[in-house]
Amino acid sequence: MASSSPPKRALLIAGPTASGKSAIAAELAERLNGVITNADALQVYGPLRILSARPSAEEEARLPHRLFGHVEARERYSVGRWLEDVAPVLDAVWAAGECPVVVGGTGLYFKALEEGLAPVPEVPPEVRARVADWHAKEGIDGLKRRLPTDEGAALDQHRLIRAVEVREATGRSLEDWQRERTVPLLQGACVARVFLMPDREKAYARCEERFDEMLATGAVEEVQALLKLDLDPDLPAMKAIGVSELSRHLAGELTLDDACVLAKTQTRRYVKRQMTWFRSQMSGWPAVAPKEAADRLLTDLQPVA
RNA sequence: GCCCAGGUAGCUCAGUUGGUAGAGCAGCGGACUGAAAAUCCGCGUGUCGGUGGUUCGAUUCCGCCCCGGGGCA
Repeated sequence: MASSSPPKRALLIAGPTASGKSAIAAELAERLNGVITNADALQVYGPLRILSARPSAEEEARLPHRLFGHVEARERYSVGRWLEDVAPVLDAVWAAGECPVVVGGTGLYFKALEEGLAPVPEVPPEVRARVADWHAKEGIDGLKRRLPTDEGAALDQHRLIRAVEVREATGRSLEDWQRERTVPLLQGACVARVFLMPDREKAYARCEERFDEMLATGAVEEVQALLKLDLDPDLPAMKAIGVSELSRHLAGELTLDDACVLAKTQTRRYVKRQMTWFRSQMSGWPAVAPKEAADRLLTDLQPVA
């Protein structure tokens, strides 16, 4: 019964933006000798510390943090890359006998973490360019005609493009690929999970308040610095809430107040989508009020007797 | 005080040559496998400012009143 290697444990903290995930992660990392591991699609980008509400430099230095700000804004990060990045992090943390505290707002990343992902090889840039070209010349219907079956019929534009890319790059359909999964990374670990579910009104009030704090701590300057990089506005980092609104303010198209109102609206809509995702895609997760989350996780982490 | 154009959904506005009205945004619900803070789908009853009149019928026409805006004094 005595095992030489310590049991693998993991804490997962998900929830809408501005629900207090980071603070809970820090508290638990402190108490459990844990390693805070990012599961947020925007907090990976180095130049977006303020707008992505990443922990401060002091906080990142105080406790071990992984996968925060390690990606350049010019890169096109993805679930697939995150899954590749997080695997060795988990292994190293477990090898050291420590506990990963995976925290973030990107539901898709948690889903991939728990269920694995279709093992589709990366689509080469030239294929993506070719498909983009077809899209420009032949439109949506043209792309649909390029798929041998009618799998494209039910897809929105975004997913249709992906389906055509995969077909073109691999000769197999996306549907076909999705019948397979990579090995779930948490297999064999003792996992406690929580989805922070604040009251809707409170969540909205808190994210509006937080955007004001972002402005007070240099969000405009952060956008200015980002714009200097002269990046393609379609890049994921450029889609962070606040980037386009504050860019328009810097260009003189909007007052700061108007930009602020628009960014807050986008944040509210985002919170709503996160909650919708939770309801339908994270059915095994308990929805917990933020102040009860830490206790709940510690209780759930105890191995069942 | 007079003149002008207004007052229609939470907001910005369209419209009804008289048969009680519809867009965008917001909001709400939903979808979701390498861009996911993305992308996409669905949901529209509101004393049509108030009141009196004309009319079978008024949000629409007429009178008066109220409110915010512009102009003239």
